[in-house]
Amino acid sequence: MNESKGGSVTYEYNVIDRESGQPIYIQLANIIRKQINAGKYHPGEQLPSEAMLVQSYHVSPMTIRRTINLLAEQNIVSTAQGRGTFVKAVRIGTAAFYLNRFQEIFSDEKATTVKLIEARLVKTDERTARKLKITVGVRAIYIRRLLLVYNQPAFYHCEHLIYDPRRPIVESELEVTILKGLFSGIGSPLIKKGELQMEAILFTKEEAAILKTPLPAAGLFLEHIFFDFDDKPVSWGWFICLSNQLRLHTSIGLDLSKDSIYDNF
Amino acid sequence: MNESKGGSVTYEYNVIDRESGQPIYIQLANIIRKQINAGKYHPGEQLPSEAMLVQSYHVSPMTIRRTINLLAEQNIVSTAQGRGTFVKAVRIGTAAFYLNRFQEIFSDEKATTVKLIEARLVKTDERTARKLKITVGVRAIYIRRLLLVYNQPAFYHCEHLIYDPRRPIVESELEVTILKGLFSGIGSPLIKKGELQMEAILFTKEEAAILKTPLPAAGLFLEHIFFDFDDKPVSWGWFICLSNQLRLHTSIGLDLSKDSIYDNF
DNA sequence: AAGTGGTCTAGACCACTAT
DNA sequence: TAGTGGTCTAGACCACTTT
Repeated sequence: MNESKGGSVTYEYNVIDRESGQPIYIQLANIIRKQINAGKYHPGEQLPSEAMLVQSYHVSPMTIRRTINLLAEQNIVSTAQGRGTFVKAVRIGTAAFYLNRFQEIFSDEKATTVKLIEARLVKTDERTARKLKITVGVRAIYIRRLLLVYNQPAFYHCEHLIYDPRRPIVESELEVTILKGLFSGIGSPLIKKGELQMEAILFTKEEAAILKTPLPAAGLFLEHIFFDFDDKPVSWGWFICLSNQLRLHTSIGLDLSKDSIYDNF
Repeated sequence: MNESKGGSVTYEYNVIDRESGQPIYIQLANIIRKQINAGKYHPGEQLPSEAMLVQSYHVSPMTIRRTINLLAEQNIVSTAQGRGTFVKAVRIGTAAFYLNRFQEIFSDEKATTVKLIEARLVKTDERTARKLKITVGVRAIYIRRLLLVYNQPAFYHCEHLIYDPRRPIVESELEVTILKGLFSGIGSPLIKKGELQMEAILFTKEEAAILKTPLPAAGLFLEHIFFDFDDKPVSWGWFICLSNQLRLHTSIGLDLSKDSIYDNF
């Protein structure tokens, strides 16, 4: 019943299997992706029009649209109303480095332990006050932690938290804190958004000592600010680590390994 | 004609304007995003079912689906078949750092100039041969360039290119090369995919001298391999720069500034 | 005018989850 | 069994581009 017209039983892999359970629009996207990969359409070239694809694959226009949308989201094709759909060329600017490796480390509860180095109330200095949008001298919680992966120092974390006297600090919270969910995958319901910035830095003496690395050493500095639902900053801080702890890699262009759309993390 | 039933002229901003030209599914996504932002739904809470939304906003199920899909793509909600749609909590692992700033620099032809430091045929060493998947000792093109932004050294680029004797090297190509399109936005039709890796490094004496920076200095190392449509590596190399040349920042969670879907780069 | 992508409808049918 | 999200149809209508 899935044979193409003509009655031949020749196996065609560029054909939709309606029994497979995989959505048609994904099957179609994979078919087109394979065709591009095989060189049937080169960057800059035009794909068949949606009307043509509707005829070729015997699906509804809406389904073709979903297919094209999917490919467009994945930066494989671009669409131009009135002109057509075209294969995109690889551009380095579309590269994205994700922190999922970072999260993996933090959610591995067996391997990762948190060592509290310091936690105290401090009077905020100018910079901290500016970041947390409070007045200089107002008290804030200052926490320093060392995160060990398989008992090896991996991340040094400094953090300034808004101090709310109505919510007394529970000792045990300091090692894990509000932010735990941000890494473990649960997420904090109190945080609305965050801003992150990454830089390469030279380690200070103290940082090198804490991370047990000889000087001079270079590493990554990952700054974060988190905001609550009133758009007020609640946490400002940074992670410092050796580059090999946070290897950032990505790929651009066609990658047939991401056959499925279910690669959300 | 756009008044809600009851004849009242009270202005409601959480209402769909069918004359606005903006697609309904985007308007609806913005409305829901604003409601989440305003605290109407908190992370972990369930959104109204799609059937409810169909009734509330008088649109078809398909349109609601597109809205929910859009919010899911933007990591704002998550869907679970049979259970419902839920507001997502902020998770640091969803952060993505983009190289669009990198591309901006390279496509600004007025500000950016390329200075060729060295270009010659070399016999490949073990590492280069491995990366380019060729035999050790086979000739390759080795190019070193300095990219200046407003006449200041910004990026130091080393690159190994497959040498194809059938295509003689044109002198003038060396300063711009095949890869130009990768940055300028045109893209190369010969490249199918690329792999990128980023690290923090200590500058060598040579690198510091070229980038006119005192030692010791830390910077970013961006390695790239590009593949052609035969999945053969054609270029392996790396960019080295000071961290401030490639500031990497991003935000996670709700961000009302990305109202439109048209923020592709 | 003909062809292109883009949105939207008003359902049908299915798979999954809870009760 | 009732409610949920997920896919798909077979069109209609629109905006835009090219000829």
